[in-house]
Amino acid sequence: MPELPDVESYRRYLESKALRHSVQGVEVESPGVLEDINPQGLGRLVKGRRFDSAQRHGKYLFTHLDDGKWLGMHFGMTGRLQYFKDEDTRPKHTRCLFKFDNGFDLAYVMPRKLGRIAPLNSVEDFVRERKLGPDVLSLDVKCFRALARKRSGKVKAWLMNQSVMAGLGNVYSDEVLFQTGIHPDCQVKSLGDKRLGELHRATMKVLKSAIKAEADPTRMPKSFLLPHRQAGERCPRCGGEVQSMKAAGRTAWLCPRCQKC
DNA sequence: CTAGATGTTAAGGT
DNA sequence: CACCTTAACATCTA
Repeated sequence: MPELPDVESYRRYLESKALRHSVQGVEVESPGVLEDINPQGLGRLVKGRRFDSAQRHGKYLFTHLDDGKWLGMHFGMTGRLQYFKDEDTRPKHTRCLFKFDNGFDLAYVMPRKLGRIAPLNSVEDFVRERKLGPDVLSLDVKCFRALARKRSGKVKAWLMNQSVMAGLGNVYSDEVLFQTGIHPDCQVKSLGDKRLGELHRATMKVLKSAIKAEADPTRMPKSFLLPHRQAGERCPRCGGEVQSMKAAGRTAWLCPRCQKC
């Protein structure tokens, strides 16, 4: 589920596994995932180079190459990274593979081909060009309220809009709304400073807990709605049945008893 | 077999 | 202009 907590987990995974070793080669199994570069170009970009750090902005991961360039990765709906040694354990749906000089490989794995890998020279420029808002974790309550006053519309769509703030998707926007008892269709305009403060606080808390759990639903706090986003499941707060609805083109899950406008 | 799934973008409607 | 919904992308699973 590559929203902010998932991508932050991938960033830490990459930092712990794949830094310091130089890249010997690249295999591109699905050229369609490459943007602004072809397989040959990607080879030229990374061969002989090392990844020496990794940054995240919203749902994007950026790895820094030791000659100053960057590789940006987005994970679509199903992407992840896997570091492995034995060729027999090469993951299914590996779309791109980085081969290191220590014999290990880093696979960019993505069943549905909705993510992209792109070269870039500057993270700041990339964020500006893609019109990404500030990373959600960087927002203090003042900024959060200021963003809310700039737009109208429904709160779930607002939270998921990457050009407002970057990082929340369908799952975690549901979670922060559940934690604050706010209905997804609630108008942003109708939220006062107090509600916005609560929403900001819950957002930080949810994201930090999820990162701590390495975005694994089975390790989330018991109070989370996240593992109960399916028909027949019960609200962890009131025990009532959870409900789904369409919001911003996605399926939102909520507890109709706990969440009101 | 069919419908829907964590994302993004474009296109069309109101 | 601002907002809303839908479709498309490819593949797996309920």
